[in-house]
Amino acid sequence: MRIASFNVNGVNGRLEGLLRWLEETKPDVACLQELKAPQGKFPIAAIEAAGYRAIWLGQKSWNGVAVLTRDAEPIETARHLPGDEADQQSRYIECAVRGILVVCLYVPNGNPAPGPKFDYKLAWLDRLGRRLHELKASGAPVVLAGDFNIIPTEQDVYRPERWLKDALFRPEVRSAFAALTADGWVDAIRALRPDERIFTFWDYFRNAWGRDAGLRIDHVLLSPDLRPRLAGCGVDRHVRGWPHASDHAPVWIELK
DNA sequence: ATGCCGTGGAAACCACGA
Repeated sequence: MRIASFNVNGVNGRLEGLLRWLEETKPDVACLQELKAPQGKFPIAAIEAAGYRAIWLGQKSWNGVAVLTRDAEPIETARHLPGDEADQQSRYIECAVRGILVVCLYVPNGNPAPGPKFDYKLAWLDRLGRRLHELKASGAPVVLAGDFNIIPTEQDVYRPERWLKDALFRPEVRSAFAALTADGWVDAIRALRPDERIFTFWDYFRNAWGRDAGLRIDHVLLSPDLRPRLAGCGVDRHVRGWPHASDHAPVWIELK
């Protein structure tokens, strides 16, 4: 069972590439972020024609998350991260698929730091931590996939010294990620590839893709009970090289 | 050191991204 995460950077603007990737890699579950489309403009007809069912949470212009499933129905369990009724941003959706609780998330960017956007990011991560405690207590097997906007370690960025003050690499944010793994959540990519330099994002400018000046900010985390089932993982790097590509590449895991 | 590119939405520029 393949579960993938892909920040599409505009689901309608880049639909062609999304469909090409789905057809090519056929993930059983695909978590999408940055739909940049309101609820009524999600391209559900094209997604269904490609063989997928979907739940999604849209938003005009920004954010937006979706879970696509193949040969299975997604049973929605939550839309919106609990803990702040005033938070209107579409960054979180959750569903049960084939006995696994799938969480699709798009963590706030947080720049500039310090500032209100960084405060929102830290508060959001705090809320996520609390939600994950609940999910852990429920005993359900959980896969958490998305754009975390967190560079976990120096190994995950082409030049760490350039990113020290950035909201993706600030100590508070790295600590939040480390707290998750310390709590038992498994960084699936690192579990299987501890020493490799792996990126999932390359900026559009400064020829970042050509120079392989990337970041690892898209992650798949597993509840500890799923660790024995983790049979493979990867980043579909070539997708970043397609014409009119998103600035992120898809990341995926395989569960046996 | 830097939105240099790219999106969506509104309005021929803006906010936002990482």
